Amino acid sequence: MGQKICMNASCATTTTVEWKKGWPLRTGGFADLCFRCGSAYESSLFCDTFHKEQSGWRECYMCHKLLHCGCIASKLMVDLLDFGGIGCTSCTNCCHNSSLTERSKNQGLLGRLTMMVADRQTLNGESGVLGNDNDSEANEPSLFPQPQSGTQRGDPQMIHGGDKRDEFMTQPGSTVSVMDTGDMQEPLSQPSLSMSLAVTPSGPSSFPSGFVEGKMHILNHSTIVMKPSPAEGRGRNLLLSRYCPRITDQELQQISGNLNSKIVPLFEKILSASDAGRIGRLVLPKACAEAYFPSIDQPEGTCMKIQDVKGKEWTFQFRFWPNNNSRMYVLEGVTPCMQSMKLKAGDTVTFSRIDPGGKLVMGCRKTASGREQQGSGLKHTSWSGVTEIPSSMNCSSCPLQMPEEVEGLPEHMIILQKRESNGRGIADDESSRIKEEKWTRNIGTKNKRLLLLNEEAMELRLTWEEAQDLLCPPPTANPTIVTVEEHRFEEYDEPPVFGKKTVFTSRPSGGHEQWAQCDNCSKWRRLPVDALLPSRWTCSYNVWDVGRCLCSAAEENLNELDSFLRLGTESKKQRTGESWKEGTEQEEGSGMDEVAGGVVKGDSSGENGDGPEEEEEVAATTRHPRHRPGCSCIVCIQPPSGRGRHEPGCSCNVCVAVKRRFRTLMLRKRKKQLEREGGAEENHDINDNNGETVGIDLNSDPYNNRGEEMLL
DNA sequence: ACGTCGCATGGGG
DNA sequence: ACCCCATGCGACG
Repeated sequence: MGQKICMNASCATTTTVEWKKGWPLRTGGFADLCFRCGSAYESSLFCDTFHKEQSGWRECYMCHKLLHCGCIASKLMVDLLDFGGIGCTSCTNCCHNSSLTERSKNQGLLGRLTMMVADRQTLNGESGVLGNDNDSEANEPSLFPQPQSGTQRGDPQMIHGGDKRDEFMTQPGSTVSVMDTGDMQEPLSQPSLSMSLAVTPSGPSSFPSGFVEGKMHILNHSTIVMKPSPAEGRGRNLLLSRYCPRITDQELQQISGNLNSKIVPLFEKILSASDAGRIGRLVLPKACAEAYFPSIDQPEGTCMKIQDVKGKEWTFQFRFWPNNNSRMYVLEGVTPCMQSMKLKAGDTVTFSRIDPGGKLVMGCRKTASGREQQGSGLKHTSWSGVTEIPSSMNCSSCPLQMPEEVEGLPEHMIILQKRESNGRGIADDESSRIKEEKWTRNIGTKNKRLLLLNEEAMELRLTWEEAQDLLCPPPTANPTIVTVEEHRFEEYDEPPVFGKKTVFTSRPSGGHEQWAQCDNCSKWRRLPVDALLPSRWTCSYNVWDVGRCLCSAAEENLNELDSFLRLGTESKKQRTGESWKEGTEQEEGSGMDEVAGGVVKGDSSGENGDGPEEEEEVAATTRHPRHRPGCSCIVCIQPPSGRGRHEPGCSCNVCVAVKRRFRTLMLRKRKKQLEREGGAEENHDINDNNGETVGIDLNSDPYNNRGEEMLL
């Protein structure tokens, strides 16, 4: 379709289109929607940026990935994003669930979704919710297939009218009905996150698992009704996001073994101490158990077979305990499986379904601490069986585990080569073991906040080695491999290229996020983990979150980022002022600089992030603040004293510069001596001459004959 | 004494 | 106030 400009102000031009009740088109029917900005229009104006075809809806407007995972979310994702959805595997990869709170504030989202659905059904003349065009996915089951007769659980129940709105809004499996547009203009207190979990129909013969049997029905070609589960409470939103599977398309492809089957991520859970303990009982989130596992009427439950990513099939007892008029679902007999996968408290188990067939498969994701114990200081978690990596890097328990050094970092950014056997960062075996114990103990507590902080603190353990990963070699560079104290370096004649510095964080339930600071407004923006940014980056480049592609857009809640950056009180004060940047010395990536400060020091004291200690740490930096990360002055590029000295005869840039300056000094010294010998008695200190030596100490004593030898 | 089972309790969202 | 769920704990074999 041709160039059509969205009329929404935040999207393209001038007109802010507010949601209006019912939003009927003058010409009849419903408005088309701009899915980029989520607004409705009277006419069929589409954002050229991502609206490929009206019937297509294949490309996520944030990540621009084609959504082919097959789940409802993958097809509805574009719609659901503005509805507060999470589920698409591509989108979770892009952190598209980042602004749920913001989205939830958006008025009329539900109505938009509803109308959009209806509109498209009408347009496509299909009984399914979304028109499925006739391309490669034409053989897929309808997104909302008619439920089989005699669904296992619950009775179909429709909810109509605005009186149920609150209930609907706060509960999953809610009703979406185009008949229910009575008060769409009311702000939604919370979005329904019912689609946060995978919601893919498992096949023509089965009911879509995401929508629990009896919860969702198609009344006619334009009405969807999803019945709220009777016992689901208000904490559901959080619950759902906690258990939302965060798995990428690529990972799914791996787990499916490149067969024709599709992997539908269902949910995941971070193992508690008791889950991973010897009791052998894995407590299942109630909503997930009821949504994705077979219906059980008796506490004894039923026998379930779940295979792991290696194809081994495990048998568990899926049952429940009556508990306060509710149920507590558990998988019993999981100990052998846990041991097989070497899972511990804090690790994450994922449950997915293989389609066709509906077979359940368990995956796992290790905690950062678990991986640290294996010698990595990096913070990322690893997927078992779901990440594409060289097989040589596999470990026994996680056959497809990501290589520690490269996970989460774009390939071309890797400069530092893998350390040799004894080369390690600050996280040596012993400290890692202690940290691991600490981690496990914390997992054992109920204090998730502590747990989270602990994880974040651990994520701070960057070393100067790992900081190398932030450097890009010059595009045409041809490196020379140099080994210094068992570390292999690639040396380049040209200085490194600095891309935009970003910060990686991990969500407590797994998955990674990347943050970057706008060079214009200094606000932090959440980015896909694999995003690569130019050295100068502003909000306008934030194609992944169109709600924050302008500097005027509010900053996200930075709690997790703050924890990660350990921003000092001062920084926070500055940020609450008119401009974070104003009047500070943090022109470029203030937070990152603080991290980098730790990097320079090989900071290993990240566990205690209280204020005074922080300030002390900052004060302990001996370099002048103007020597910022990325600075290529001779002070910044010199090797740390006491270690990492260059070999005699080294011809690297640093050494050449130092030698040159040293020669200059010696020449001047000699010249002065000659002058003195010439008669004029002067007692000038050579340093008073021109201050040349200031700033080039570099561990040397130019007046000592051994200076050069010592230095070089 | 030890392990398992089933339920109860209570912190926390 | 409600309810999920981590885990405590008694009963039982």
